[in-house]
Parts: sequence; structure tokens; C-alpha cells
Amino acid sequence: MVRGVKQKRSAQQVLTSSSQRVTIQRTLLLDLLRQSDRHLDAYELYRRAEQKHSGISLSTVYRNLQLFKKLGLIEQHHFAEEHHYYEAKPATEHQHLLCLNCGKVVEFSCPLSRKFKEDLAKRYDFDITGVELRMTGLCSTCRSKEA
Amino acid sequence: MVRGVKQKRSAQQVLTSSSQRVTIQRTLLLDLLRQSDRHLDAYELYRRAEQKHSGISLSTVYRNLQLFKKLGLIEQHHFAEEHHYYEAKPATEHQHLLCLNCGKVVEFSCPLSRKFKEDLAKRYDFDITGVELRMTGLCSTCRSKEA
DNA sequence: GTTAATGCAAATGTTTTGCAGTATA
DNA sequence: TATACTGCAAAACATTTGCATTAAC
Repeated sequence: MVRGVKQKRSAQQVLTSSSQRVTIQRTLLLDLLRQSDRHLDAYELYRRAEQKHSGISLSTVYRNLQLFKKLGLIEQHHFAEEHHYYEAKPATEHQHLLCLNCGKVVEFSCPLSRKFKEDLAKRYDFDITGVELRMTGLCSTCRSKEA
Repeated sequence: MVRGVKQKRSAQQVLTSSSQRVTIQRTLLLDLLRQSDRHLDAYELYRRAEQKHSGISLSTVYRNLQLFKKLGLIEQHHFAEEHHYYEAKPATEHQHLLCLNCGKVVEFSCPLSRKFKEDLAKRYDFDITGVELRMTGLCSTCRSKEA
């Protein structure tokens, strides 16, 4: 089988292959998540979905976020205190740097996390599947504003 | 001034020095947080507080958790999806290893995080104040149960 | 035609807030 | 004594669930 430029399977393919029904809502939500350049919370995703398919309900968004998470299609983050944010699973593992003042999120790759993971797995006899490194602080813009 | 064995200031000292009133509830909550060997959520803290001072209200617990966080006395973690967990700020910075099956939390120190911090601070011009490295997976006990 | 997914509305669970009473400084 | 803190009840908020309808297979 020849592999083209496309790196990710389409929403349809993913859903079908896991024997989930391909609905308009699911296709739309997954596409929105994949197209988005920034992390979305459930309500923001709902608002975007509504523009393309008015009538979609917030419950559907929540239900499908859960499904996508279970299928490993998206990742959930805890940036703010009360919200969850979602992003389509990135091709390369990356970590986050968050400005506590303006909320800006910088993603950076962290190859060292692999070494950590192995060391810790051995030391504590854990089977480590997820790594989440989050640093918080003030970006340069906010720092100069405060000065 | 001679410094004794005690490493941390008492709840009273901390509150007084930041000109917050020393109430029975605050003293109790702070002591419970400091004595606890594991991470507490708001409700668990409330239940423990109630045993020593029946009549304390959950709002008081929430309000004071916010205050303590602002004063830098405690740290907030996001282990589960829907709960926040708190711990008295540890003397030495440490990170967490979480078993997704039984919820066991292992704390480990991570000296390399200092190097990361400096590198990233320079690269992205951030003033980094917090580091949270969380790894998730399965502990050996849960792994052998699944086998 | 079956069955799963949806939309709606109501329920849930955590966290916050208004306010009158109480305790601290 | 002045005012910040508390407890209570109600509100706010995100998220979940029950159920009848609709759409996918």
C-alpha cells in the first residue's frame, strides 16, 4: 500500500475502524479539533460546531470528547483551574509552557522526558504510558507590562 | 535569632505575618494539610476538619484553600479529572507518578527539572515559577493483577 | 428493521457567592 | 468596637444522564 502525503487517517476511517457510527456531528467535531491551532474547551468546540451545524447539542460534544479520548484521538489538558482543554493528539510528543497572566501556551518538545521515563519506570517498577510536563510562569510581554 | 529544629513556621506565624486573622478554622485546616501524608481534596479535608471542629462549613474550606494557595502555603494538583488535590508546599520540589488503576501516587525528586527550567526560560523568554511533571501509568501491583 | 447516537431537559457534583451573625484584632 | 471570617443556603458552573426521537448500519 502506497502512503501519500496525508499523515493522519480521516475522521471516517478512524470511526469506522473502531466500529463507531460515522455521524455528521462526530465528523465535524473531529475535524474542528484537528484543524484548530489552539487548545479548545468543550464549550468553545460547541460554539464552533454550532456555526457549521446549528442544532448540535452540548451533550453530544461532551459525549464525543469522551469517545475520542477513549479512542486515543485527542488529549485532555488541565490548563486553567476549572476547565479541560482538548487537542487532537499531536504526531510528536510535546509539553507545555503556560503564562499565568495572559494564558499563552507554548508547546515545546522535550526529548529528555524519554530518559526520565525509562529511569523512573525501572526505579519504581511502573509501566509509564503518559508524560505531562507543564511549566508555568510569566511570558516576556506580561513581565514587561508588570514592570 | 537562633533557628531550632523546626523548619516551618507555625500556621499562626504565617497568617499573622501576612495580616490575615488567625481563626480556629484556619489553624486547623493548615495543620491538617501539613500533617497529612497524602494529597487531600477539598471534601476530604472538610471531613477531617469536621471531626476536630464540628460545624465547620465546606465554604470555609474552599475559601481558605484559595487563601493558602495565594499565600503560597499549599500546592494544587490535578490528579483525577474532576477533583483538585492539595498538599502543604513541600520543602523540596518533587514530581508525581500516578497509577491510573489504583490511584497510587509516588513522589520523586527530579533535579533535572532545574536544568530544563533554565533552558526553557532562556529560549522562550519566560519567567518560570512552577514546574509540574506528572507521569501516569500502571504500578507493578496493578500490572500483575491485569496479567 | 435494529440499534446506536442525538437533542432536550433535568440531574449531578464541585465550587462560589450573598448575607446575617460571630469572633478576631 | 470595627471589620474580617464564618456558616448557611442558594447560585453558578461544568459535566452527566434519562428518555423519546432520529439517523446510521
